[in-house]
Amino acid sequence: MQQSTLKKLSEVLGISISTVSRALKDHPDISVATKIRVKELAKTMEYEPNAYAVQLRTRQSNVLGILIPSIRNYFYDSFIAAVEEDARAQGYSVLIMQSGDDAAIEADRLYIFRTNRVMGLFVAVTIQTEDLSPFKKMEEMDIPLVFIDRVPDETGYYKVSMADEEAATLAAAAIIEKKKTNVLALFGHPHLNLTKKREKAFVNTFQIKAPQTIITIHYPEDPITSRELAITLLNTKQPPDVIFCMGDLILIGVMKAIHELNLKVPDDIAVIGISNGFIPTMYNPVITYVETSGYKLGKLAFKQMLGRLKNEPVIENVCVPSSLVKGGSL
Amino acid sequence: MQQSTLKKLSEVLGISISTVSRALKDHPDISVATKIRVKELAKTMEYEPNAYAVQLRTRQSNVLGILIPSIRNYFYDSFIAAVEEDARAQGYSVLIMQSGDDAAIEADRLYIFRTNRVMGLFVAVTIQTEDLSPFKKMEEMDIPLVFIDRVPDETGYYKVSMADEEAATLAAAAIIEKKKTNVLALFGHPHLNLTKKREKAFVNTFQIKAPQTIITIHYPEDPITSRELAITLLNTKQPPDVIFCMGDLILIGVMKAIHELNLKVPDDIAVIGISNGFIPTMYNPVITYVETSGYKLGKLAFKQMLGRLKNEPVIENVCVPSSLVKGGSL
DNA sequence: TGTATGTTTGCAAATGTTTGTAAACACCTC
DNA sequence: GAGGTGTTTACAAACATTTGCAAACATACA
Repeated sequence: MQQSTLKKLSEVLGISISTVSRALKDHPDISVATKIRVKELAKTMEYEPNAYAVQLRTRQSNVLGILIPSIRNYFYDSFIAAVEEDARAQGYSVLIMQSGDDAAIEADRLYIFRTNRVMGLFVAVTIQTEDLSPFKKMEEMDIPLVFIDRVPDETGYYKVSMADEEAATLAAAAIIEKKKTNVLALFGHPHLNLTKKREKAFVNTFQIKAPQTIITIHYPEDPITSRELAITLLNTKQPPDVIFCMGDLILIGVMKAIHELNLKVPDDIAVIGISNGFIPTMYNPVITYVETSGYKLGKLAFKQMLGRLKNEPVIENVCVPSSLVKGGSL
Repeated sequence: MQQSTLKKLSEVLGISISTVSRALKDHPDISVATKIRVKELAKTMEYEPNAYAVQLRTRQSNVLGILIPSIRNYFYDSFIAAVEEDARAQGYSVLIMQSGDDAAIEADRLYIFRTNRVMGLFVAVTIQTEDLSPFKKMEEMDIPLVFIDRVPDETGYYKVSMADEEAATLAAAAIIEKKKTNVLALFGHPHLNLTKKREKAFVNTFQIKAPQTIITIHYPEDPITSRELAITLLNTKQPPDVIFCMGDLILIGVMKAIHELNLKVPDDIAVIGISNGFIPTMYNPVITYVETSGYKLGKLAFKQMLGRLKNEPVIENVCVPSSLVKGGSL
């Protein structure tokens, strides 16, 4: 079936293309009678505007980009869901790409975003990303950027992140309150800004409030290594009395270890994590965690983006607050 | 910064736009000397083609669409990942939309896909979807459709699904092999084709191979109801000796119930599920499950799509085989 | 010199839409 | 009836690209 176009409508009605165009968008210049005729025909002929022609003419694509390491991630998928919701409500479409945590792929994806003339871009950088010049280029081309979650250090960019220090501090405070003395703290990839911030805040809190606490730090990145690590360390003479897990994947590994060793939570070993909340509720007792919601992050990031798109003044650095959700594991 | 265009390049070099265009795509008509000059300038001026102008001219958008109920789903996110990988490798971009399991939103998204002139569309229909005319319209507009996972009954459409009957049969056979006599079978939404097929195959297998088995069927849809259901039914005088869970969410609820009741898997109660494999490995012992891989489904679906895009003969109905992955829960 | 052949390049139309400007027309006023 | 005002519509250019066709030019051959 052939697509309807303004031209075809205009030929059928015997009026000019521009009149049809204006009639369809309720331009005050067009008489009511013509508007009705045009709209009726548009309906019966199933006219649907060609987004490409529109963008070519108006230079407005109404497409926003999202560039994340991987969709297969409990955090980013709720982030995407949130952005998609709001974007759609405002008439934007969302183009999603994955960098696979590879800086080269990331740069390549930026190219695609550019040729597709996205009007704005959300980015969670890869683990490798050090050179920010590809991103600078985007800004120079007037494509507003909003970094999310994994944000770079450099100033001059707009960032929305979880309150990383706050989250780690909350977790540490909760541990201290329970008078634990031997903490096993498992963080994610040590290269990430987010990890550094959390670790620093975590350790700091102990130094201030409970300096005598023993803290052992490791950086497993998946359930497998965290499970092995937990098994080994729980089997020492002075095993930890609490394990802090920076993310869901780590938590999963730790919980497997705990089950295998037949330890009781929280009596034999206490557990606390940072999570969006889905995985912690799978366990019994429910794991106590500091909430970091990808959904809330998405909502806030979109707000920032909208501000930038409208050229309103926007604060460069904003955070989604975190809160402690008490389960029964601590 | 202003975008480079063919026109700007041509003005700098003093040659025509068409020559620049042809030079950049290595057209044999253009001399090697010119090609080099053009390509060098294109590089220094950071020329990047305008995808919208290209598509307007060529009517080729190189964008594929994915329409699923929700991204926040362990199955669909690996599906997306698989399609994205292959699509990118073939030079396609992927536009992802969510229907939120609402038929009205679904229809609206189809409209957006049309105005954005996607070249092909993957769809997992909503729970509500009954009227297929919006999809028929897509096909009439020469936008090839590939239904995935949740596929409609009607013939005349291209479908890629998990081998639903096979999966349920495998699970049933595994249960029978273990000589279980009282089965609690928990399925998902009873309206879905997929559910019907699985249930039918499941029940059939018992009727043929072990007709004396007691089978109790329920349709919880989330962890909460499945947990409650499991608690209630496990507390009866004749509790089941095995629970079959059609999906991850159901499994999660059931496992919570089992933990709360302090039952031992598999001695007190056996468990078997259908899953892509992530959730089952979180437990100890690992849950035995029939694998349904969103990833494999994505790979196969893309193959189908490519065939349709190239107008090659394509089989209307294909399935991803499933296999039993033995854990220690049965 | 004229014609044929081959290489390289430019012209112009076309894609579907938006929008500034002009035109056509009716009506009113002086 | 000339000039002004207001309403409605049409014309044409522009957006960036692709592509069929023609033009320009050189070379070779008769």
